[in-house]
Amino acid sequence: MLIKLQNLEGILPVKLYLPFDLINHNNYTSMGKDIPSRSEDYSLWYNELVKKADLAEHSDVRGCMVIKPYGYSIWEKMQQALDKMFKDTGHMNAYFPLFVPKSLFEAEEKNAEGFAKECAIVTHYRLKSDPQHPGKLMVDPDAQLEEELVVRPTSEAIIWSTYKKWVQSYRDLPILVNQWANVVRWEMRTRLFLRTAEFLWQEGHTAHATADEAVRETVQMLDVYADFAESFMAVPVIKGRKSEGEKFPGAIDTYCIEAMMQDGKALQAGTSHFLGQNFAKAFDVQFTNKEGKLDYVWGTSWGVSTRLVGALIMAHSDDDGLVLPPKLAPIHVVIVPIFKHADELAKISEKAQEIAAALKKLGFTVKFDDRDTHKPGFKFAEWELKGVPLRLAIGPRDMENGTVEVARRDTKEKQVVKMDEIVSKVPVLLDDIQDSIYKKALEFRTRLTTRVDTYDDFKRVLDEKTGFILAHWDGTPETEAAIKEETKATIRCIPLDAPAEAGKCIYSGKPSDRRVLFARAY
RNA sequence: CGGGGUGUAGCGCAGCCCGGUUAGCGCACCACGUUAGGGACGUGGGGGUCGGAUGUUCGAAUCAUCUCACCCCGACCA
Repeated sequence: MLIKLQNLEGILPVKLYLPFDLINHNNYTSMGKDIPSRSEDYSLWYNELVKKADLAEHSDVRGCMVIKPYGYSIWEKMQQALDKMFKDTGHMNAYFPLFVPKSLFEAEEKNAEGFAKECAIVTHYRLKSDPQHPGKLMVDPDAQLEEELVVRPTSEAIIWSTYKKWVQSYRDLPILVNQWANVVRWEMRTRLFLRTAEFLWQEGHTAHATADEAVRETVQMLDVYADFAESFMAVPVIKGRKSEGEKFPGAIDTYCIEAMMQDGKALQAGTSHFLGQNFAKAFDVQFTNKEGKLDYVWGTSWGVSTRLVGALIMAHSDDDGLVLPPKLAPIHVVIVPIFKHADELAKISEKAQEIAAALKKLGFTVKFDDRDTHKPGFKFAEWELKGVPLRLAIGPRDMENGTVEVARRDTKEKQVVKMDEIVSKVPVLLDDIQDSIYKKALEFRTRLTTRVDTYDDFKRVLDEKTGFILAHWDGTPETEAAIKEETKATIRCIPLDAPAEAGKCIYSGKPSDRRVLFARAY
């Protein structure tokens, strides 16, 4: 396997190739090892990993992705955990239409304008056979819709137009609804999981009688997301508020969680919006309050998407493949038997099944890989590639000594454990893995977070060290835009926990009262 | 949507510039045998409308035009 380096722009119309083993691997012909080293080319590494670990692939449909079973099962794990957290905070699931009539879509002007450039639109509802090309179909010109239907890029419009019918009085509030759905955004450039034309997500849409309650909901859901990211994904996040320039079109305030990937770039992992009365006004959702007066409803919306799967991959994986946090791993433990003959396998099997059954009873997902078509070494590598947190190997030697070899994915440490102790050992190890990959990611982020006070330092850190930068900003969109233009770094958020601190804007020198978080982002 | 590039077997690619037997190679796949505690080896075998359409030509993977898709760099974004 060779890795493809960048074209020498404008010099030669050729590609340069470098044998992979010159970089850091010996056995470059076998499966798995042909993942490029992260340091070489992060995005190439990411793409290869997604494919090799059997998570997803590009679809033949423009900009879309096929999520393969193993990749989807990670998303399912996320769904289950999130869904429980939503229910625990009083929400219920519902489902709204995929199509949004254009007139509804354009009702909230800022929202419509913000998404206008990336909408798929249904204009016809019928095909017919093409007289010019036998056997082919054409769009029936007689079947043009009177009003075009926008395929939802987000569901505020269709949902708020429905809420209008649901709300009369403060007694009808709050509405606390979540929807698991697909949405379409006709992005110019797509990347597996991180940005695809169609993606899966969850979007919560709530309606409240007071601004205060809506703000509390917005912040509560941000906390839910942060909690999920940190305790399930083992990815530390920074909670913050978006600047004017970066906030959701149609929102008063956008809150977000920002995570750092292993190349030092930021990834927005979730957003929670305080919509004020913008959508209520656009869709005329009024209610009679306790004082008997008519008022507009206050709204929030919040969402996370399959992008989280991308975040998970980029936050923890190494050159041997995925590293999955136990709480989201589709398979917790894989048992690999080592055997020469069928009768040997039979003996090991018996023991392995016993251990597997005991672990399953504790709620773990266990895979017993008794394929006789692959050698143990192959299986080790394959399950590591897929990020299974723990691997147990049982061979003749273990059968003789009454032991099991257990290997953890994150550190690749192996230890030999007594067979009757392994079942109690597994939960301890899984907890430790969950914990230590979080700590590792947190240490990495801390190391790559820099406070800077001058624009020169800002640019130097951005180019040489990368990562997050905490710096003073004068609060103006002009400065934000200028910095983005010159450095490609954006204000990821104004951290919620940023302490008040007098300083000068690194760009304009004007006074600032707190540091904000800058980074280059996905 | 602008600039650059690529589409040839499941994957990765060579062949194209300079048109000419039956389109190759590595991995993967299948069969048999030997192997098995970190990605096994040998022998044999199967698999292709060369992204699609149109054109030029006696003849097109190769040349031309159009088109679709993907990748990289911008702009846009969860």
